[in-house]
Amino acid sequence: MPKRLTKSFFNRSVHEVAPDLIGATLLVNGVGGRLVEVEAYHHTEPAAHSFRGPTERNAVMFGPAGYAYVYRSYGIHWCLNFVCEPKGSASAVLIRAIEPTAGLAAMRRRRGVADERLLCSGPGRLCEALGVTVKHNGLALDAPPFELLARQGDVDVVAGPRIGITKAAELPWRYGEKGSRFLSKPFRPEA
DNA sequence: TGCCCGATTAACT
DNA sequence: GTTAATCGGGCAA
Repeated sequence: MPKRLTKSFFNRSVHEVAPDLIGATLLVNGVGGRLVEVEAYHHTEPAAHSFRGPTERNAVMFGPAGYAYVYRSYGIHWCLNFVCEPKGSASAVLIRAIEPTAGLAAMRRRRGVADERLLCSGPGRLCEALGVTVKHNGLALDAPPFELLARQGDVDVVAGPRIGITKAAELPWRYGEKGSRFLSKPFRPEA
């Protein structure tokens, strides 16, 4: 049986947690799949929401590890993050894409598309498919409606530049499963 | 108070 | 390849 991820899993450097999340299973009310793409954010670099200090929106990032940080993007979409590191470091992992494995019918209904590869390949898309909204902001990741299971076996993890940002875009803090067909965008082929 | 911009997506040309 | 949709944070005035 897969091991359930607890708060101690997240209470480490965001750069250890992020690659370890690839291949793990995320379920929200039983709907979800395998994580295939995430990005790390840290308050010391300007692309992070926490860079300029605590606000009403990012308050959860400044709390303890193992909680969900959900924010509205471009006034339209929701984006899901996992808070990492000891309290106060204000770092988090953005969940960018999952490979759907559970609750496909619910995902198709919420998303209004049939193609598996369009259900969860992007931070806004996967939140819509899993029903994640601001109501989930601040909720613990080791209790319902969330369920997180450690990966089983080996996963080929690759890293590259983050997507959709202009600040600190050169940092290779995007992690994904090599060759996955469910990435929001492919990783550049390795040298 | 007003203005600009963003960790996005889908529908255009 | 380009652009609208849509809204809160951050900064200037």
